[in-house]
Amino acid sequence: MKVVPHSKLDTAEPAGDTPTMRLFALLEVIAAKDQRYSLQALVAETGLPKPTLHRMLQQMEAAGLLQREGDGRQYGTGTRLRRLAENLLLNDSHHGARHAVLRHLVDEVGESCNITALSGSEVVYLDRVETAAPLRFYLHPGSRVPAHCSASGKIFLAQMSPGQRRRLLAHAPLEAYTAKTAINLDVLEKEVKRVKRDGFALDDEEFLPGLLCIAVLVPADSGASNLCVAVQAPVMRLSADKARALLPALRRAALALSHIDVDVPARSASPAKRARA
Amino acid sequence: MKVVPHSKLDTAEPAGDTPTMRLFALLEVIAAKDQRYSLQALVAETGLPKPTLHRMLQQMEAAGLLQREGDGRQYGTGTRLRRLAENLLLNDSHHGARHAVLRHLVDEVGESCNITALSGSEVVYLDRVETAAPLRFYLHPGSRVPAHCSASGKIFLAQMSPGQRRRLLAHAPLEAYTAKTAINLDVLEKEVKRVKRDGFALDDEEFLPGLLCIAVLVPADSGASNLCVAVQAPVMRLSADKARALLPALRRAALALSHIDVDVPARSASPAKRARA
DNA sequence: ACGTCTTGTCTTATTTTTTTGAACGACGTT
DNA sequence: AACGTCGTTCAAAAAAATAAGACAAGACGT
Repeated sequence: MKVVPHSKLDTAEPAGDTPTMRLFALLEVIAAKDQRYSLQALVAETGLPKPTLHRMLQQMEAAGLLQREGDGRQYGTGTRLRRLAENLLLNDSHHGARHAVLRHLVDEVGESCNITALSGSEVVYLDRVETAAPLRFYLHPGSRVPAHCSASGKIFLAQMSPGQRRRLLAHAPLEAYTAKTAINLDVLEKEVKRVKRDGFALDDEEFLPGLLCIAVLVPADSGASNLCVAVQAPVMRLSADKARALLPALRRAALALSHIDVDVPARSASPAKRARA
Repeated sequence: MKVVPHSKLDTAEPAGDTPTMRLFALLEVIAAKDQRYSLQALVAETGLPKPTLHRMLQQMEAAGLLQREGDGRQYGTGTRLRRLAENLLLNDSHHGARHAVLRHLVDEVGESCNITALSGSEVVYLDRVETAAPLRFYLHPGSRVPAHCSASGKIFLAQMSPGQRRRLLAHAPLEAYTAKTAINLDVLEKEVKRVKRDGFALDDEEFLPGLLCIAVLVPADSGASNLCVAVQAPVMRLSADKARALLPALRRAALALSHIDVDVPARSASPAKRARA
């Protein structure tokens, strides 16, 4: 359920309003610009009450996440936070590899591509690389799209059992985003069958007018996969037929992506050794 | 009331035990290794109760800080967190001691120098100081360069495990930016071995024609580092041999940079007393 | 195929933390 | 020396985190 927060317009992201997330939003403000903030500059920036902000900053300073600079009234990033950031970026070869594959695919097909996964009844964009073309849809990573009117979503639906599929779709009525959106369960079921047969899915302006999308599954060793690769482009540049011509490249990328997760480094001397692998 | 953490090593500091800080400690665990954690692997690692951890992860996932990967039972870093980390490193560079070290290095060697970090499969310029010489490559902070054809990138690759390196490089073809770019994995692997042995890396017109670059790692106390210093110059002024002569100065700068972030204040939460500069 | 064991998820009262206005103290400026 | 600005502290109400136990869903082995 999406409880859209009303009336309260903060600098924070739309979703999630817990203390911790407010703190992250604060960090994002601090990290966003190459400048030092004083307490009350942050008050002006975030709209949070002064004592609240004071406590947050104090806590972070005590933890070594932030550091006071200059005359002691300005806050900057602390050692621990910087180290966290460094490690975060360094120790993510999975993401690095996925992104590299995606970028190569974009180079090949010349249109924006993304990697998606199913989360609940929605498709989330895990990563995305934009084309250089000036006209493009800007859909940032992390955004969500309903399963029934997206190419990736139909792929995920196609590999479910009929029961699973019904349960997922019956959860909420199919919303019509455009005139082409399939809101009839039977129509969708037929489309899903076609997807299962052909091994790819199209979204021809079913979610956004003017947006065409073609997706294939990233195969997994065992059973179902929760990853898709997709190409997205304005219908002006990419017709359904032209999209089908991109399938070989898409399939190659999907295969490459499926190989990323297979091997495990297995070079740790962890404390708790489990008997099971 | 005092439920002492039972023999389980806590990743967090002894002081400061608020929910938020526990969450940061969790993030540090996740960021510390190049692997994905399942819920209960994290239970084993942190000693926190399972439902508590579950809620934390769920919250972070909803906020886009973490992402579920693979079969949906593993957690990896999310887009938002990675972007935060990048901004953090990028925007913190200009002020502070790092920039001073860099400027001093430029004075010493007479060529443009920069500090870099790995992000994904690319190298990001965190900070840069230009030489006064009129002929120069203008690469501003924040720009990115592929790992396989940059000096810093090869340094980062050299400190990875073979598995990590392969994961990062093997799934997308290496793009040839110039005739000298190593696009063969075996060639690159050999080069990486050389880098590992010598402790520095060269980029001799492998990314841009006419650009030579030499880089060394900024050492970290524990394990791998995500920071490099490098000198960049037109081949007209800087040959590979001359570049090697700059190594002592580079190493001094790297050492100086490594000392900047070493100390953790470990401030106690004592009231009223505040040291003013 | 059946039971079993592991793993992820939900629900609940209880405890802890956060929130926020208002007041206090310290500094620099006029 | 007074003023305004800024950082800091307090205390009660409100909100959130905690952690135990129970539940559901798969994986696994016999």
